[in-house]
Amino acid sequence: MSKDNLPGLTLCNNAALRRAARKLGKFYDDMVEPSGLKATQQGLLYQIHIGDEPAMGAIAASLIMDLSALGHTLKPLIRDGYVETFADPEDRRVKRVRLTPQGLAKLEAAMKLWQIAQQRFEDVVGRDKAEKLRAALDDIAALDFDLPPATP
Amino acid sequence: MSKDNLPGLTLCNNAALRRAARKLGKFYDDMVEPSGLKATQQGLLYQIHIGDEPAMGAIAASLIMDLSALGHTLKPLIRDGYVETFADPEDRRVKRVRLTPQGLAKLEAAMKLWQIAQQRFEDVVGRDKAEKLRAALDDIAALDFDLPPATP
DNA sequence: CACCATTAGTGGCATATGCCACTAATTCAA
DNA sequence: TTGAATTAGTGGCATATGCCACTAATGGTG
Repeated sequence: MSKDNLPGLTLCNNAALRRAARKLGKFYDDMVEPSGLKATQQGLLYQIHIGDEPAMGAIAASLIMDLSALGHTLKPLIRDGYVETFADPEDRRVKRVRLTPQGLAKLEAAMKLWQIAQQRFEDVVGRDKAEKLRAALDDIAALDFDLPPATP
Repeated sequence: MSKDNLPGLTLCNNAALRRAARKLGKFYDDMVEPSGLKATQQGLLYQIHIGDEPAMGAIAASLIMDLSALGHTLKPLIRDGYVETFADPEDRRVKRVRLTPQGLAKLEAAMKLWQIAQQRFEDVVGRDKAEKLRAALDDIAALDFDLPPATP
């Protein structure tokens, strides 16, 4: 393939996904910013909130993220007093996570901003299209690439 | 909204996008890994390759990424000798980027692996669906959130 | 009960990204 | 031409994520 007439980067599913993620991430970040949280943090607090004092492993699995990455991401939230952890009495290897009252208040503030962002996004792309997009993204998240074509 | 019957995190477009990006990123990373590059680096080298000694700002704009972030991302590639930069003689503020011969060789190796990943992805989700997905992601990347509904 | 394999997290190291303040080079206007 | 405004990058700091090696706590098993 000569250097001319090369396909634009848009051809790579992964590159397209990252690019869109940067764009949308910045949008949600900007919208949620007045709360003092990043969109990722708001999402993480929410995930903790909807769980029943979830274990770190459970959160990581839900978010499809590395356990250690979750640990890192949690640190500023713990430092700022929004989240606290405690060992599961049944299995002391397990560390459970919960919001502090300040964390809950912060989340509620952030969620109000998030809703505006979410609404604006859906206004711009269309509710239906947004829903289809999320479904497609969830499909990707659920994919199993192990044995590509043949699954006997 | 009581803590029960809360919508799953899947409702957030941004969260869904990041989650899918983590998943797909890991897949492409794993596939491209034998080349010694991360999928993001392969994508960046490719972007540089298809450009005509692009300026940093041009690359950042194409990838919709912060200029300083691009600078950071470029460092390991420069350190490893895959990329080199030089001041534009016309405008010495501008720094242009090009692949070194080693960088080109590395890119070619990575592209072979990338193609396998890309092919496998399309085998799993379907070529047509993949194409629609990329189109949707490109739409997002091209969105303008400034004035949400009304654009006189 | 003692030992080994498994499971859950941690810490260190590295890349990915962004923001902000600051510098250098240009452009533009008085 | 000179000084203000703009443009392109850099460096420092902070979060986002991953991998790997290592530790602690469990769960079998003989």
